[in-house]
Amino acid sequence: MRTQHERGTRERIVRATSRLMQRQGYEATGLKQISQEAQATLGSVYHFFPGGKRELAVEAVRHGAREFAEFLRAAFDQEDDPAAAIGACTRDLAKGLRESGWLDGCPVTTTALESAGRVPEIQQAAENAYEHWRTLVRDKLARAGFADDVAHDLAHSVINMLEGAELSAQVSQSEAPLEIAGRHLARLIDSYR
Amino acid sequence: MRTQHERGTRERIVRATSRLMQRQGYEATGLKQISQEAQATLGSVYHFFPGGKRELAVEAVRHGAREFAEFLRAAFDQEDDPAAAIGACTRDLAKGLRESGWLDGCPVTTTALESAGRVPEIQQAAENAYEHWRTLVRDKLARAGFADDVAHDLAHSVINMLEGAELSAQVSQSEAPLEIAGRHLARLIDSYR
DNA sequence: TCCCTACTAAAACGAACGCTCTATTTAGAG
DNA sequence: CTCTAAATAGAGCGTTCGTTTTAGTAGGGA
Repeated sequence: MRTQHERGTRERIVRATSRLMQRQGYEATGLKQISQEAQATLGSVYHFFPGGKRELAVEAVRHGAREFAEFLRAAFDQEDDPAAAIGACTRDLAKGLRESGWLDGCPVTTTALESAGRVPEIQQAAENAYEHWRTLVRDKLARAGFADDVAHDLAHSVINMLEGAELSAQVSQSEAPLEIAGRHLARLIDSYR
Repeated sequence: MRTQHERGTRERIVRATSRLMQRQGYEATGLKQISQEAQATLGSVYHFFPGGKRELAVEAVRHGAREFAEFLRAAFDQEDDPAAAIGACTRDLAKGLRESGWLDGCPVTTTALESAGRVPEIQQAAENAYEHWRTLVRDKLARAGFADDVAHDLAHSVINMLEGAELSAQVSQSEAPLEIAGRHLARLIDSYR
């Protein structure tokens, strides 16, 4: 079963890379560690990703981007009001962060920061991720009746505040930054009604 | 001149480490690169920092923390109104980021994220940095008459939004996230008057 | 049956890593 | 001047890195 093998092994490698780089970053994550975690061999890794570590990192960032996009979608579906939906986001982010022992932050940020200005392909993948997330927030706001330019700017600040608050929460091992961010973002959004 | 030598070389090593880790992160920065950049030898590095790379990274994070604290102080001194001062911050941050070719982001964040959950000393130094910056913002707000709890929460979100916006600006090589953050933070602060 | 492609397996490459070690130089104290 | 400790210098340690290479296995189509 060729296809199943490919899908299975390839997918396991990407997931393992994404999770490891989420926790350790790009440089600290080795190919050997990835192959062990994914239960694959080094040969398989280079078979599926001839471009080596860089190609793998790009794929991992894309995977993380999809993952977080699905998280946003899920949070947006459970609340009709945008401000309430953002509040659900911060709550769920804090929960996930705490339950992982403050290890699983944003699956993209660490790798993105390390690679900014040094590995263009990774930086590009990260930029696409942020852009996509902003679009999701923007659409949510637009559907709630906010003007286009207002929704555009709010989407920027929502994503940026979520990023900053999650980073801060992770470093200080506290849910407070995310909880405060939820309240302030709701207040900011409401101020445009 | 023992003392001058010590101060000079030691300081050069810390500054070089801080700058390199700001751009490349902890793992990607080697001791050899540091010693070259600092115009010091490996022997000198281990003479001043027997704890090796970790001790050096802690010192570099502390240095970056002081650097950004001075930046905040300077911005706060040039504007009396807190909201206007934050606006000056985002403007100056965007300027510095652009002029460095989008390379010099926050001098602490990259190293902090890489080390979170893996190198406790570095994580602790980063947490102290954020805490200190928040205190500066909080004091600025308190001096302008904001209630203690309001100032406390706003300080969190100001720092977190600045972090998130600078990260986003760096990755997308655009000043827009910081410009928007400045406007939204001013609006948020004003909403508490 | 044979073949060809997809995939796995493992050994080994040179380079770079953090760090240790032994000398050597420098400069102020007695 | 002599002594001592600080500071510099750099070769080299063992290890790990990303990558390459070579060999082998599995399985569907002819």
